[in-house]
Amino acid sequence: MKKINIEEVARAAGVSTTTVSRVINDVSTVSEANRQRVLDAIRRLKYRPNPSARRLASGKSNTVGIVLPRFADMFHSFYVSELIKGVGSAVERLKLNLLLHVTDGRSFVDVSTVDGILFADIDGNEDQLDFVMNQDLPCVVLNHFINELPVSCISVDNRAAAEQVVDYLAKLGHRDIATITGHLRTPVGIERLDGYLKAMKARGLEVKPHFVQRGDYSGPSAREPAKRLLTHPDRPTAIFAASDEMAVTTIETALELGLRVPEELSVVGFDDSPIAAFARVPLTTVWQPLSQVGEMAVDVLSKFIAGKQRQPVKTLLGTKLIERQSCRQTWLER
Amino acid sequence: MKKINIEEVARAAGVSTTTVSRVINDVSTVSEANRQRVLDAIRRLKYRPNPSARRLASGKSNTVGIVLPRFADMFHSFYVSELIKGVGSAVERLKLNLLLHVTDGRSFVDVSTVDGILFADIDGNEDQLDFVMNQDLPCVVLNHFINELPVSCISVDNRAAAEQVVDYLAKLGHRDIATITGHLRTPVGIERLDGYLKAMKARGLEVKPHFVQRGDYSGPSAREPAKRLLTHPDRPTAIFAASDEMAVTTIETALELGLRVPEELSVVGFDDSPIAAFARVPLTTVWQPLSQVGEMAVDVLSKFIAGKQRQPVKTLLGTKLIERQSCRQTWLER
DNA sequence: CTGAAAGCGCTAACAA
DNA sequence: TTGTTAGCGCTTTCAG
Repeated sequence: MKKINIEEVARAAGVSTTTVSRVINDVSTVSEANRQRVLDAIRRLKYRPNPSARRLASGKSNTVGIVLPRFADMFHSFYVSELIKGVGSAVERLKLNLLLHVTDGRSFVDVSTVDGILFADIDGNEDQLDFVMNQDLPCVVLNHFINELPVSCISVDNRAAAEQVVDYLAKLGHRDIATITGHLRTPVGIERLDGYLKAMKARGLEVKPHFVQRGDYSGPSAREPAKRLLTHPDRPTAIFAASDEMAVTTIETALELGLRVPEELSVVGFDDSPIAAFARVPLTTVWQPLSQVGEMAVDVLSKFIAGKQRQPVKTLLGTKLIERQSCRQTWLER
Repeated sequence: MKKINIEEVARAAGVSTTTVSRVINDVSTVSEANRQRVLDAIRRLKYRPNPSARRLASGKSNTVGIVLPRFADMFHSFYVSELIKGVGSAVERLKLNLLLHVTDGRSFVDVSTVDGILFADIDGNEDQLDFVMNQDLPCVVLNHFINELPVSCISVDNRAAAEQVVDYLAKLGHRDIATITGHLRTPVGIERLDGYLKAMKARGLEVKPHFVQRGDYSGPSAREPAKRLLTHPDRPTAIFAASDEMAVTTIETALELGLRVPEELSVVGFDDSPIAAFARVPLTTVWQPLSQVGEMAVDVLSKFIAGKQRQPVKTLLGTKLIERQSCRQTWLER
């Protein structure tokens, strides 16, 4: 049982290896007759082109890499699997290989094995981005909108989402809407705060000084902010937390302080992570099209790789407010 | 700026390409002097061996593939990210590449690009396993213990975990312990049921006919079973659900029926998924070393690839019972 | 310990 | 439309 390579196939089909190569690569200039002969030989011999040889000869790997930060928290776990779902299916559809590189920012992707790279958020991986951009290897960064760099970005429209939240709350009659922000070192955190601020202003709602409290997305980080907000003499009637975990903590804090949710306090989260639906008070929150982000990222990347696209694209995807049971018409409404 | 390949390095170092290749591959038969010269040249020229060429020439890819089923439910999302965490770090440590293939069972991994394959559960991917085993490509399957096939398996010890749960409940004084099983088409579901049955017997506790109710892991699937159990004249005082989602549903059902949890009903889940800690009644459940499973799988696989291991290994990893607030000493205890 | 040379399997000018 | 023929960059006998 000798191993079959392109040459064997060529022999069996009575054509040259070039012709075989052509049919493998769907090059149009092959007569239908030869085409069938080759296809036939391939089937009979169960021939599978050797990927390494193709790569070496063509210089393309047909592989895209994705670098994932190795975070430990729940949201990222959710984020990662959603993203992978999208990326995975796009990659399958486009018949690309997916090289996964999970890192703490210290190890680098093997740039030479991929045609392009996806950064699933670059927090902690700025150096790699730099490196990749210098090699001018096609790349797109997800969930981290960078205006300053000529790099493609695909994210969720955090600003609009936050505005939506405020609008929603305002429609329920709330005027005293506070927020507990995410890490303000991250674009996402800043954007959500911005959106909040902007919408408050647009609606003519006053952002009292204590209305903006800082958290870092994690549940515990919201404890003190929530307490400050809820024990303040000028207590808000609604709180927009920049993550579900913080929202849940906020609800717990409220409950502990004897406040009923949603009767006396409305809370909105962000992410629609698994806990949202299972929380003590099912959480009204913002759903993000994470898997679409992944899918679209691959599509864009493949266009870059194919050379069909040169200008960086900056795309923002819309979110959806998922109403559950943590919000209610304010009792203050007249 | 011409591109630098092994030849350039050889020239710069004043040796043959063979020698360069030797130092790259850590072959011992190189004089220290030459070794240094080569290393030096490599550094100066910033030389990076071309992976495709190495693969083609050597026949090894230094890449392991992992095939993930494309499930949509929450547990799998959690499962996937935990696994990836472990696999990712092992792969990084061993300087391997990781090729990800997420599939619904219809598309196949590109076998020729990898030295070995990991199956993250084979449910729905039995054909691929067959195929891979026929190629005798090294592989190990995770979370799906197969005794019948000579293939390496690494899983969590579901049986022992279930026994532990029953023991725990029994120690709290419960005698009427029921279970809501997972899908009994899956090994995991069967094993958890087995463990339950075995432990009940060992403790001399009667498994009344209605004590075994079938679910399929999903939350909704536990609704009816829970209702049947809780409205039965001979109601159990404790329920062991084969998944956290079913456990949460069970608790909800109990609450709706006016039963207090844990005062009147103890519930134990399985998985320690994100919802466990956030559930209305924080859930006592079984934690599984998912990321260790991933890490160990890569280690084993790499031993197979290196030829240091021939016999399939079958490993079971221990779990841990996480006590939260869904269980209590039974009031029936005398 | 070292190097010459023959591939590894495929692609891509270039010619025909 | 087809085939000839160089490589792609590296590993690996095999001789020295």
